[in-house]
Amino acid sequence: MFVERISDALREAAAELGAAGAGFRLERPKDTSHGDLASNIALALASRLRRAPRDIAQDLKERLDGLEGVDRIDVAGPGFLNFFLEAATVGGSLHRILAAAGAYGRNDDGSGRRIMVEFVSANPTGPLHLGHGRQAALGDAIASLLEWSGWQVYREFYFNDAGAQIMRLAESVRARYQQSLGHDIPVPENGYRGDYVAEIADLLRQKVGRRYEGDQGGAALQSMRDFAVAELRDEQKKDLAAFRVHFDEYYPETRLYDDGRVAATIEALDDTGLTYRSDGAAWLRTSRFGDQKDRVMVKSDGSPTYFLPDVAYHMSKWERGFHEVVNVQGADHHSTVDRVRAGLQALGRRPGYPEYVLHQMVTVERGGEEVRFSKRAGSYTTLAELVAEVGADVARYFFLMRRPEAHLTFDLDLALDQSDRNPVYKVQYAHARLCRLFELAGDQYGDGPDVAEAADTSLLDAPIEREVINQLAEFPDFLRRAARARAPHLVCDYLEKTAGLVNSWYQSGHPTRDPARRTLVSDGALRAARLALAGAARIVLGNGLAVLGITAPERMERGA
RNA sequence: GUCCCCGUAGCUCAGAUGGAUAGAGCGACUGCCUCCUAAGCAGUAGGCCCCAGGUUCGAGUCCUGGCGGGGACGCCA
Repeated sequence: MFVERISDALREAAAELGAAGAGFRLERPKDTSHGDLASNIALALASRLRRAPRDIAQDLKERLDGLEGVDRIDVAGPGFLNFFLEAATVGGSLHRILAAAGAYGRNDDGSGRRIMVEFVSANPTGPLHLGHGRQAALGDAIASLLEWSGWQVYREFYFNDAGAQIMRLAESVRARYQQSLGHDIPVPENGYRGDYVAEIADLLRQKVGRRYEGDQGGAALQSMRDFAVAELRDEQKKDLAAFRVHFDEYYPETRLYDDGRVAATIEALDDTGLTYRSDGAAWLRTSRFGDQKDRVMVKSDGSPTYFLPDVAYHMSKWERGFHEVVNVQGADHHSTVDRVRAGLQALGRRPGYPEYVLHQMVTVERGGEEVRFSKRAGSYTTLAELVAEVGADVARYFFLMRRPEAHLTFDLDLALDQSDRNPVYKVQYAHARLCRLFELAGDQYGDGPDVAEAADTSLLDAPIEREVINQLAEFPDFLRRAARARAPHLVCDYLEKTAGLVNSWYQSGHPTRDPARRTLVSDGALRAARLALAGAARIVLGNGLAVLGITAPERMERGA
């Protein structure tokens, strides 16, 4: 590929000047007047060679002159090297894209290694909320980016199916159950008060009738707990399915106790000699590993803190062969990061294991006002309600289009808007109109896909065409960067920019602008070349949307 | 009090290892459909990149100290 060729040539030329192994960039400049590619290499070498950047640039330019596929090289600004490529070189990108098709954009960073992405991990105490939604979209997109980068990805959902929160849920269901049978039993303080609790109580009553009436015994409470947990997990799975998110495994906390992992973890930690007893509790010297203070593992009442199963859980990830793990969590969990890593370091795992992507909270606005409440959940808006209202495509895109660590304001008015203001539709629409070109090319001229593949792309010499092609050629680089940074929003940015350029290109052939520039002209060679561009752009937009888990429609039907 | 994140156009936000005149969408304003879907395009206006120092040939980006907003600092999960 020509980018590598130029990059290699620059590296060689730098070595000849006595600066081997220098770091530099070769990228597409923002301003098209700066050529198809530009490098800062002369600037980067200036201090090392103790020469003026422009002087070095001139020297490099002379060494690189005559490079195949390059039309000319300019020295510009403070010492940039601007490369202007021959039209055939630029157009060549299109053939590579058309040939790779659905695989265009993939790389082999992971070279088949295993990696786990843990996300959502909601406790079964209520319906999923918008924070979970953001996490579902983020985790799934990060997982997908990693797959596109050659990793073997495992998606896991961890949930706490025991413990105090779950007992509060069980007690809340019990109260509603007894209430439905006419008993005046109040929902406990700190209990769950959403309508869904009463719904579960109703389902329970349909199933068991009055069997637990007045029964305050532990056995009844246990079975009510199990029933409620099963119901809520079921609901969460349905909500995730509607959001098109699927997991390889749902891992329950109780499994860690049942198979002895928690007990084994206590033993293993004791063996390190880093534990001690104080005030009746068992502590671990996590402060040795960068935690702010030591942490309690086992409380004075003999029960473990959350910390212990968490360490046990991550050891299980390691032992299951996941030596690379990305945990997607809300920023409110950030205090647990240091302590879990410290616990794992005590057991010999490397610092920085596992990796975390922490995201900020989500708020919803309608008409400029914050929307807070949900009928079913009582105190928050649920993911299911949002998806029902705006659809999975829009919801996913909106959750992904901001950096995880930035606060997200979900604008419902914008999400529901079926116009150019809505970035999702802008991207999908660009894809759909490209598909339409192929449909019409077939109808009107009998052109098949092979026409684009055989096209002479050097005919594409308009500035806008060159710009679109260079943008398409950058796609694999963007995906790689987004995967490495665990940053799906970079893909959104890329897609919006690409869609804008594609639309701009498309409109340049509008009848009132320049009919000669339309795609479906009678000149067969020209039409083929333009279809090659359209086909490549369709592939890029389609693949980009696929990475994000968003559909790429071949046709946009305007809603009522 | 300690730690983490954020602070860029009226609004919501991008700005990869420091590089050319700081970008996009929305909102505002002006244009563009007898002909490939106007869910679009072309253009105009709008900036002390929170402040102050520092490093550098060069800082929105790195360092220090402030200010403002959010979050976390439990033998809670």
